[in-house]
Amino acid sequence: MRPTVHDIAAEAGVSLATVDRVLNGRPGVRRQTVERVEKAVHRLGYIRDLTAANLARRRIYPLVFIIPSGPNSFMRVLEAEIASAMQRSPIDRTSIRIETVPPFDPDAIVRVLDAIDPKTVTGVALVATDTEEIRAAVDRLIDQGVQVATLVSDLPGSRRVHYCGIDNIAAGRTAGNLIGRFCAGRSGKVLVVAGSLKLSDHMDRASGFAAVLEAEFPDLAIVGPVETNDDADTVGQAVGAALDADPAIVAIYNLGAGNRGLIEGIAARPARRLSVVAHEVTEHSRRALADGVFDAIINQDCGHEVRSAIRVLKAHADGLDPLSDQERIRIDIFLKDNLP
Amino acid sequence: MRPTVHDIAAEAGVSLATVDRVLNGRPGVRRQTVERVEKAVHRLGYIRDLTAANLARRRIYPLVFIIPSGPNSFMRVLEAEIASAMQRSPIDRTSIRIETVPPFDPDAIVRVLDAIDPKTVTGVALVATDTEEIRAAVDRLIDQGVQVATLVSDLPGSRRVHYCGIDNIAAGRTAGNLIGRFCAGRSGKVLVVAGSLKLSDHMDRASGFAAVLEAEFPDLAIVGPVETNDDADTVGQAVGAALDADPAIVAIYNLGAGNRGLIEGIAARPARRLSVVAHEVTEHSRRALADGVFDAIINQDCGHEVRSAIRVLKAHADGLDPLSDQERIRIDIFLKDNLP
DNA sequence: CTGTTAGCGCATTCAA
DNA sequence: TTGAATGCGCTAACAG
Repeated sequence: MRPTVHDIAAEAGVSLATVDRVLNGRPGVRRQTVERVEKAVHRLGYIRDLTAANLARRRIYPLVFIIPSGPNSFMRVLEAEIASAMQRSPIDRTSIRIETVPPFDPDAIVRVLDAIDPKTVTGVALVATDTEEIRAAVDRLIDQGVQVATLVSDLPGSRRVHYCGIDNIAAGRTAGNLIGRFCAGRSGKVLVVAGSLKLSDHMDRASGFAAVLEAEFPDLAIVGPVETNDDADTVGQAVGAALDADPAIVAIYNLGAGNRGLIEGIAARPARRLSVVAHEVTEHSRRALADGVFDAIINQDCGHEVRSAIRVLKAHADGLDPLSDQERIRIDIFLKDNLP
Repeated sequence: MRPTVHDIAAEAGVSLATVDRVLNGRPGVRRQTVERVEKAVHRLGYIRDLTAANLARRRIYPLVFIIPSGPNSFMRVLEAEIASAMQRSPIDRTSIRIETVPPFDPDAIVRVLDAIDPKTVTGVALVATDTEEIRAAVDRLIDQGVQVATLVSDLPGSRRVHYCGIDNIAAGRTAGNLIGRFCAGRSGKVLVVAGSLKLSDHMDRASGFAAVLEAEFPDLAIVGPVETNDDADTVGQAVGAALDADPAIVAIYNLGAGNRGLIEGIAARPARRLSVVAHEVTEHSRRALADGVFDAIINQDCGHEVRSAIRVLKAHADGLDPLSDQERIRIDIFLKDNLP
């Protein structure tokens, strides 16, 4: 039988209340007594039962997710995953609120962040652009004891407790490697399309991609990155224009959103033989992969990201550290054959 | 506030004990009363608190994992993941036992299966060869109320409650697609190496691979599969012999274990330009990928598989159904750039 | 067939 | 600075 607080109390010769005080680091216990209890804990190998503790204190974890509004398919899938996690709230003892903010509007995020009451929320997960004001607002929350995790795109330099997302430099490198191999000796140019270079994930992908191409596939030169604000129509126009202007383009890497536009741009020029790699499995990209319009999709599992964010935020709130292995988000490569 | 058993008792005008009886489907309650309670449950939207229930009944979940002994790296990694899950036993309320059995020995597995006491174990996860005797032993356990899940390789036709592993036909197809693209127009032969065609996962991979090559890459012909019993030295010899005998071989797909032998066989013939795809990230394969000896590794995340098996077994024991999305094991493709 | 009562392991008043 | 007593939501004897 695992030792309980009763065993510790007996071993240390004190009452339950005192044991509880030292276990939870509350004041009002003599140095001596604290040590006696700690010795007993150590000797008996006591591990507290979190579920019993949470039952006794009727604990729930109020969490808020901040994500961009707008038509970006990936973000809508993310939102659906959060909604699905909300359904499990009674089981997880969470209480989740979603706040959507206009995309690419740092001030809006800061406003939401500043409106959060540290007394009533234990954790926040947000997808944010990499700006100084947001970084500051995040650190402010941290100072107030709120756990903050970044989602999808990191906020380097901030004091967020965790980043729930992929290594985007590695993702860019992976794309470079795929495109290099798929082009297999053809020489020419690769068009790189990005959403916003203010997003740290997009920046990272672009640089990883460029590094691999330069080092390993010198016959492929990069055109771009062109910035599209993740708008599908803009992507379509940019791709069309680039393709028409430059017959040497043999491949396209879309490291941002707007795959619908990309697909349309390519479809309008059926004579071009292109290797295409894009990000995120959505309705459009999935079809493009199946149809052979895309050669590969690089993906992050946003269901995993959301579940991971919840676990990590809860763990930090309890002063535990999460299982690093389980919380690592993989860089998925999907061909049409291994699509889930 | 969420309704509790007290609320239901009040609403239905009965005592706690009666509520408990109907909630847990125990006998000794009148039809009428059962219905009254069920109505109350429905009307109040009662959801029982599993953690409180498990606390009250001091429930733990005794689980046993059956895996092959021997030097197979993948299986040793799997064992390490189980060991790591055992460390979390106090938190998960599990009690895990590992049984290792000689590889490719169905009788040994059947003996372990038959020795399991349904009174003291709630769930079993096993990696098994696809044989009739094992299927029967599994079904026998199921009949005794033990939850059984297959791990890594499935047991089609059995009544196991869940398969924790990848779709191996799709994995084989994926390998075919990768090799086809990596060979990029070169024509020639592809050597296929397998462990045992009695393993359903190996069979499935072989057939998926063949299907894609035939349909999409008609310039590539298959040599094999050669069977190696997953022994590294056998793999090395088989690969060496095949390579020496047939200069037309331009690629190798090792769908089983023994990557060390494969690496040695290739290293001994540095003049050959080969595209190589293998399975499972282990110490050896990881290095081979980094060194450019392998072009890609197809992987299943065995940490995920083990955690999933535990969740699924527990959920079934509680009569819940697990979150299908979270329990799906992905077919990971790793290039050297996205290795975790 | 149904109800009363005493816990499970822990937290938290309220007194002392 | 410490302890006794009560309850979290649920289960399980034991009576009736």
